[in-house]
Amino acid sequence: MADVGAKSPRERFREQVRGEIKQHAWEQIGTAGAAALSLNAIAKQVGMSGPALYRYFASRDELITELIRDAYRSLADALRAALDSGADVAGLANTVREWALRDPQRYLLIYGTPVPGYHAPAETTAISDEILTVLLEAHGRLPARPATAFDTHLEQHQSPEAAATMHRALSFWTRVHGVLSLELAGHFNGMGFDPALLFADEVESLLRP
Amino acid sequence: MADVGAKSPRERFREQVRGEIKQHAWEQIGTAGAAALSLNAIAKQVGMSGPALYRYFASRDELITELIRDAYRSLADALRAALDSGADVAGLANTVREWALRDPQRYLLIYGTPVPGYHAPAETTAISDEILTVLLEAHGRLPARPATAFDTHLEQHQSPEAAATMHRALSFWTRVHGVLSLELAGHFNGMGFDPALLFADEVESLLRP
DNA sequence: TGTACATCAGTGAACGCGCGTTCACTGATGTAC
DNA sequence: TGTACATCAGTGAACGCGCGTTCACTGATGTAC
Repeated sequence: MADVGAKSPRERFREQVRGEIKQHAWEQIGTAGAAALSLNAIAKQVGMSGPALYRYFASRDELITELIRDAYRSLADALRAALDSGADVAGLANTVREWALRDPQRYLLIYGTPVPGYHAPAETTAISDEILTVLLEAHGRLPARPATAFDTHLEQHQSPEAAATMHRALSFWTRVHGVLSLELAGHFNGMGFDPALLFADEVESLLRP
Repeated sequence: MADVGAKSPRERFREQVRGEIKQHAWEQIGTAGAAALSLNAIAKQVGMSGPALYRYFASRDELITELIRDAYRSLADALRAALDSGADVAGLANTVREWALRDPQRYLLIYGTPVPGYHAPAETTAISDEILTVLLEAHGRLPARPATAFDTHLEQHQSPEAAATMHRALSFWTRVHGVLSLELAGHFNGMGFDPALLFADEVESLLRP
């Protein structure tokens, strides 16, 4: 029974090399963006020749898909961990911000401009749902806000309480992303203020009724 | 004096062809994104061979730069026109939204994920300032809000009134962009609500104290 | 108005490049008896 | 423990492709006298 789930040396080796490939892929994305990701360049960095990569990933698309999935997974885990250790809405917002600033291109890979024609596999939308679930849990604890037309709209598919919580979670998502994406894209450069303080105020606005 | 500023037939022709090239460039961006923009493909659509394009644009970079500048110009003009015909903050928000939905890739070209290493020329930042000016004019008319830490931060470089107006304008920008960019990127797909109503509520939130 | 010349749009061939991917093959690592 | 075989990582050559860009050249359009 010790063998169940145990990895053979070969399997361990495979996973380690896969990890190295991904790591260099991230470095390349950080430098030149996801669109410029080149398998040959990655192979060279890892120290092997181009075709060898195909032992580890079936195609360029599969590699990118896996990077996207890893990024979603990482963010979902960070948010879940924050919530489980008692973080409130503001805490979750800071978690997102720190996660995004730690590796801007990773954030932009999943929330930035999508490649037209690329459709995310079901797996990533499942993780996306996980993230939304965390947000809903955090926002369900907040007091009620006055209902709006949008709340009424949402109530077509869920209870008034769930609709109110969903509305708060969506506001959280859009306001957090609004500041972060403009900040990461450099649109605040040269404007002479600290984006962290703007972010903090936007988060604070979420807590008001 | 009738000649001052008059265009020769050749100049008219040049400008028309330049316009055609740009138009097909936009179509291609709309289909495959700006990263995939190909001079040869555009030339084929316009009906001439690749190298002929170099009579009209010095390089691929110059073409893209001009597209970006045109996009900024168009948005700045739309906002200025809206303000001059009496639009308030909500009116400006709707102007941005309609402008973005009319051509999503054009919006994403200027506010989406930037190409790493590409630096916008001074001309586009000047138009960007124009846009900010319109926003400041609209928000200067709103009543004062309670000051926050961010306001105090902004007051290091401007008067309390200007800082308050700037804060409102920045909230406008980030909240509008937050909803729009997630909507355009398709992150609301399958969630069963109308983004227009969420947008309207976010705009409404800007008017509260 | 007619001719001589300059301007300039557009062409086709070519260059060098890097890309993703396939293929036949070598050599090392692991497995079975 | 030793041998025979299967597995699999990695290589180098090659394919076809499309890219941006340069260049020498043709032919039409405009300008000057």
